Amino acid sequence: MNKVLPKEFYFNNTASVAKKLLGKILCYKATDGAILQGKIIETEAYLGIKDAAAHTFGGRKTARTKSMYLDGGHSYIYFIYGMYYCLNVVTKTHEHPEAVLIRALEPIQTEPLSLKKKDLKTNGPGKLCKYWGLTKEQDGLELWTKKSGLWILDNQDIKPKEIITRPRIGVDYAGEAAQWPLRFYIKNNSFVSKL
DNA sequence: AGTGAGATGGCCT
DNA sequence: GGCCATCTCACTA
Repeated sequence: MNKVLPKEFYFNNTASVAKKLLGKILCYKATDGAILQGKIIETEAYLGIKDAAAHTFGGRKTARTKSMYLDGGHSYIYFIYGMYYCLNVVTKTHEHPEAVLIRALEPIQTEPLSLKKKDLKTNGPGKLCKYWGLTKEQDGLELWTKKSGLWILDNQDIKPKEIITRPRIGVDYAGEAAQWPLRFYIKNNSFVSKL
């Protein structure tokens, strides 16, 4: 029996949480009542105030980023490029606005056919939100309880040898921080967003 | 395989 | 007004 990850899981340092989330099961009760599940394959850590690639760099606090200033274990979903949403998991306490971007999922086959028909995949942060129908509506939810409708189940731990570490994607503007090794994915998994 | 542009709109200064 | 934690398609070679 997989249990829901407790709130304390998210209070560790953000890069560790990003790695520990690999192999865990993200669950969402969709608006039509279906339960969607996917194994987390790829993540990126965003280190808040000191991280030029993070939305909260320098302590910026705006309407968009308010969820990052909640305690660890909340969702942070933002709208980007005029057409995509991206899902994050907030980490640490409200004094540390850090988060883990969920970049790829491996679908677990419990989806209704209506979703399978759509020619969409979950191997990218924008695509997985579109596939599951995640939007601003699901921003700020409590991931440590099923009652929120969006939660994460404990599952396997991925061995260090099976975790590939790389610089993050799409943050070239961030100077030195663009090189930080904060992207993690499961080795030899076909759902990784890019090599 | 690698590069580049377009879609498209909220966010930030 | 410019930028952006993306994605797809077209083009070059």
